[in-house]
Amino acid sequence: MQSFPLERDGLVPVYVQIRKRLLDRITSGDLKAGDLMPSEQEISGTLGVSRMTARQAVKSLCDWGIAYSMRGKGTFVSPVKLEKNFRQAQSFTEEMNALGFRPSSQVFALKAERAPTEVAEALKAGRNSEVIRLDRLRLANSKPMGVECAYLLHSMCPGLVHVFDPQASLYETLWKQFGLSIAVADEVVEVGLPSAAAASLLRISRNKPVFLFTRVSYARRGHSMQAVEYVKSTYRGDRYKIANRLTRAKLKLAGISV
Amino acid sequence: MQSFPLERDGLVPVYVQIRKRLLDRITSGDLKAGDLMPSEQEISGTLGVSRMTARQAVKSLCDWGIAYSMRGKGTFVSPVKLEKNFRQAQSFTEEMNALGFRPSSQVFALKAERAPTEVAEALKAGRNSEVIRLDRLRLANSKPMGVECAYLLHSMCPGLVHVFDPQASLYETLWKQFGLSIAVADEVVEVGLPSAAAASLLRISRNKPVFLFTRVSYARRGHSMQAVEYVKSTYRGDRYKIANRLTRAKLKLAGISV
DNA sequence: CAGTGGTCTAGACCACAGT
DNA sequence: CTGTGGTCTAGACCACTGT
Repeated sequence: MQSFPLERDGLVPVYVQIRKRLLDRITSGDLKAGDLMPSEQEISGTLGVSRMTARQAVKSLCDWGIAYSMRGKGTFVSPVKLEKNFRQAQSFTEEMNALGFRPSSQVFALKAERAPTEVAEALKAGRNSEVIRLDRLRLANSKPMGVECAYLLHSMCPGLVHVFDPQASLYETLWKQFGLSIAVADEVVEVGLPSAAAASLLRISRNKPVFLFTRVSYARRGHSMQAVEYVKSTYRGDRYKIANRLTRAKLKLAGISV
Repeated sequence: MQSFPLERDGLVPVYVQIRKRLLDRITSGDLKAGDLMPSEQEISGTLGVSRMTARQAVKSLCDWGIAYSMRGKGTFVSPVKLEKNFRQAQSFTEEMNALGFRPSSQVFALKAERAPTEVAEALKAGRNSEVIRLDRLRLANSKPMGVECAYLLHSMCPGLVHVFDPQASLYETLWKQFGLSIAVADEVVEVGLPSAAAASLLRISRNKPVFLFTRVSYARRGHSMQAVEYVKSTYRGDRYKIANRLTRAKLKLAGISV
């Protein structure tokens, strides 16, 4: 471990600082895949913290899949790469920026309306709930990538119609204007062929396969998790792909065997 | 909390027993989505454990997304359903069983060969590595779902060609015969049209959109994580869909801001 | 103010791996 | 045997929430 002292001013938790040093050693190449990391006792002694604090730093790296522990042997650096391409509940804007593309949008609709049945059910809202509908064509480096039709619960973001900047990130606006932070999203991915309207906007023929996404996004608001957004979108199959990291179930589900 | 005493025989960690009780209260409906869970102090006092132990039980539920904590307010049951449809690194067999379908396979090839360049690179194996190739048509309730072409590192499962039962689960065989447990898989999903061969096997026309999967699976073997399997597969778009749960990035990547 | 979770300490015993 | 991670204790101080 580096020898300069930890900051004990309480601004940054000690275990976070330790984790940062371990991460730095991994990203710098000092610690490589499969390498033995410093033991909890060693960290404890070297940095003058209790073993529980050292353990907290190491444990969180294991939780993230960056390291793994074996009783009696030690903790090792996981060989799985720390690539960022795995999809998070991030916006199109964030995703494209992360990939190095320049995102933009053309807004086709931004208006309040009654929630269609399908939308109301997905958002667990009442039958006559008001939603804000936002239809957009998404482009990366000015090339069409997909079309999205989003429905947002009006009660969660009143006035969005007036404050939304068509070129801004919707998620960023939700956060800055309404304090809504999208924490988790459930997404269903299907393949299919584009509707006539979608094909025209995407500039592809109707027999080209596309991704069809249906997504429900949830935000933490106060002390509850709230469905906020329902999106149906169509993305070009020749310009888009998905990277997933699948991990083995920890929960056997059905209640037991945890 | 239930009042009967914890078992302190060391067989099952105390915090696991506490977690089990909390989970039971959730699955039984005693604690519902959004409900306030017992506080760490309360668990500590009621069950006679230290607060750190109570915290460990609660913390792991939060790590799993089953609950979430708010400083100063308490810990609440997460409203996100505990459905199991989200994809794990599980085999076709396990996935279909989980969905209530009867899985079966037709094996078209099972033989040793030199790894094609693309395969050798993905598995980080030498240029002339020997792999076992396994081509299968996958069926659910006797209906074709997809075709898979898998390459397995021969050095990790020597003799697989002879011991593999065509109707068995490959992953189960890898575990029972070679001690290989697939822990994580990286998967890229694309859409496209089927090859002539795939279309024929799947009994669809060549202009029907399909899922194209490319997957690399890793197993823990001893103290290292090892790429074991490279799979390319084609699945019918009309019979298959993907459910993903996306969670907000914890790592900002690029090394910093953890 | 009291109650909550977030962090931290300085010990302890255990199971397990490797010598 | 030593060294490792896994668990556990009985305290402590802090920041934050709600009254």
